[in-house]
Amino acid sequence: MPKRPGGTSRRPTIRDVAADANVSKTSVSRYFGAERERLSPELKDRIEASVERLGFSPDRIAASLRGGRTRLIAALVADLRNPYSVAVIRAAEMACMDAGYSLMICNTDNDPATERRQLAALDGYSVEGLIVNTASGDASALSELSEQGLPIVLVDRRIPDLACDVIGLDDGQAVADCVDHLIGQGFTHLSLISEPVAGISPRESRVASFRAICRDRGIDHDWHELEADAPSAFDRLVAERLAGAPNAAILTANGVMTLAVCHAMNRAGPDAFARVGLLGIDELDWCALVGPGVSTLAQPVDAIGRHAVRALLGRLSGTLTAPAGEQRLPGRLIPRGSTERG
Amino acid sequence: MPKRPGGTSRRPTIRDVAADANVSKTSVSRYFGAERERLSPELKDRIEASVERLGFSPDRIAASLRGGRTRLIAALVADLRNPYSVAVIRAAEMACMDAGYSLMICNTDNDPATERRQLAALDGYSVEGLIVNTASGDASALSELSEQGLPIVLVDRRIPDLACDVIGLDDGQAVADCVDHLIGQGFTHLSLISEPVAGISPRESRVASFRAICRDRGIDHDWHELEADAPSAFDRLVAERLAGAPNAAILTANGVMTLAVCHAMNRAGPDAFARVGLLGIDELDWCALVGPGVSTLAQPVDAIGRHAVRALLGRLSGTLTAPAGEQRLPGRLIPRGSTERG
DNA sequence: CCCGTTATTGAAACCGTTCCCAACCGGATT
DNA sequence: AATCCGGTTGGGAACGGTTTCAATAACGGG
Repeated sequence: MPKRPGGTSRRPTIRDVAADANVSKTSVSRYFGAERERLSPELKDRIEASVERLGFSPDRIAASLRGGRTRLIAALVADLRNPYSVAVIRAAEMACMDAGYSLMICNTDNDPATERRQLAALDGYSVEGLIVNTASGDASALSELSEQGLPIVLVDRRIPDLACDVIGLDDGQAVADCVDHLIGQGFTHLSLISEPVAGISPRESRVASFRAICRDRGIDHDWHELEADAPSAFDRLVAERLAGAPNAAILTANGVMTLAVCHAMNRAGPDAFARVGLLGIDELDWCALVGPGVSTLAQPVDAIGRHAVRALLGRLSGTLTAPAGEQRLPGRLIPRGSTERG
Repeated sequence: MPKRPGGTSRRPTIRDVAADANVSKTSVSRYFGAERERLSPELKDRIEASVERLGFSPDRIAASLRGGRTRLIAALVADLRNPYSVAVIRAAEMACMDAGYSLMICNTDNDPATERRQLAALDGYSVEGLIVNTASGDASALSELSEQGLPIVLVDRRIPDLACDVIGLDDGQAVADCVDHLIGQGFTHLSLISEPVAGISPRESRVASFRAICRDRGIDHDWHELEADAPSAFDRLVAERLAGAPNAAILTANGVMTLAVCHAMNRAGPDAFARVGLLGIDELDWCALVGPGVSTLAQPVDAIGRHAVRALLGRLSGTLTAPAGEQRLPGRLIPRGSTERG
């Protein structure tokens, strides 16, 4: 970025460049756009020199006004503190930049009201597409936007009655891998711990898969819906498993639950990890550190982020015209001490 | 958001509302702006009805063109995976929304090239202000923008030759609290572990404070600069402390270092935490879980985020005209088992 | 009753860019 | 010589708002 000569004067516009290079503003506009090759070399040189001298860069906002393309994609994230969301967003941002788009990341803080506010704001900025990973079961605002023709890609959570692409973990496969791993390690009783299902699709499908697969494998099991911020419920559950039959293992349906269970195990005493197994969906950077190391099923976060952007750009460009569908990507099991027996 | 009648027709504009309400577009514009009170109650009612019926919401992009105010603030974050950054950003976003601004979060991934790309893109979107927490020592792009009159607030890291507000931890006080806590617990040798200082202000100031305070307190100490992705260096250091004089403690200069040291302690064997103390700057949600619980010094992340936005808005509105300065906020020590002795 | 004020309202210019379309140019064709 | 042509170039409307400024109406004082 060259320095603007002339002190604190305003940002140069396409007009200034046109005047300086002694060409029309149309030509300058073309210099930056798709029709660039229509310009004669001589004109291109003159424009380049002026652009350089004045330190001009086009105002994308003004451009989008007439052109209609803001080259802006927004990502609505339920919880920025959730490493899963962050990892996905990070990959998505890379993909966006590579495609010449900017990604506007918005945190909804698991709060439907905040989400509505964010959506309203986004509406005003006319973003071209939306990547949504959200807490709210409230589809109305989203379907509103979707019906207006805004392409939306859902990450992780499907939303009922909203026909748009969904990218996420292959829950069935992942849970099967988890259950089989635990069985293979000699565990004979499995407990799944999920946040309250409340119609949220990945929770639903993980719980359903868990029950189906356990039944299929003929293993003793139960499942629980707990609120992350009610530690005593976790304490009770861990105590129960410690007191019950040996060779019990807990499978947590996501990282938040894994953290909560680890806290409870910690409170339960030093031998808790030795007496009850733990396997968590979502890889976290501290998993190797607590107890004997917590086994996890890592989600393919990079792929999820990239696929989300690809789907969005596909819709945007019209390349992708297939009816909206779901893409389920495979997870990867990382065994550690917490599921080690014998 | 009311439903748009008339099917998939385009977004209604201020003209449509004006026609529908039988008023001029000027009046509609005023209805949404600061001059709203100049409208007669009757006109307001008519406009309100039309706005409601058509489902109109003003296009902020178009508005910003003439008005100059995009109501957009951008945050440049070095690493979204760093809980510290995320926590600050989260607070900042809240503050922005409360003030009627939107916050555009951009990840630079600790990569100067990405940072430049992001800045270039941001330049095109004419954001009104910038909150920066960045890896790059490269001030040129930033000072460029700053000189063009764009208000910038730095979070955590100062940048040489860039005269703008800086909000961050009161490193001197924080390190003093840490050192005194460790001394109080009976440790007699302190090691500070920081990422390579490389001119980065908080690292510099934490190292400098550490040395000054240790000298002042007359305690045996040393300090090390390690790369987070070179685990063997951490192993060596931990081994050294385990083999050396008893009652040694390690102070890590940020969360990334805390994680790396914990991994090394973990590899060093089960009694590592019992034999060498650990205190980390930055609170992390797993700190209670590893070893006997890792003591931390929690940064006032909420306050940092809020202060950053306040400073920015102050510059923006002209309320804040004092020369750019630094605000140093106090941390809070959270003692846990890792610094427990006797 | 006239004139100066003040409260409403609207017309038109403007913001920085893109895009449609007309104008121009040199050379080949008729 | 007139026409046509592909290739460049420029003029000006348009985008959806904000803002300046003038016009009108209502009102009060002299």
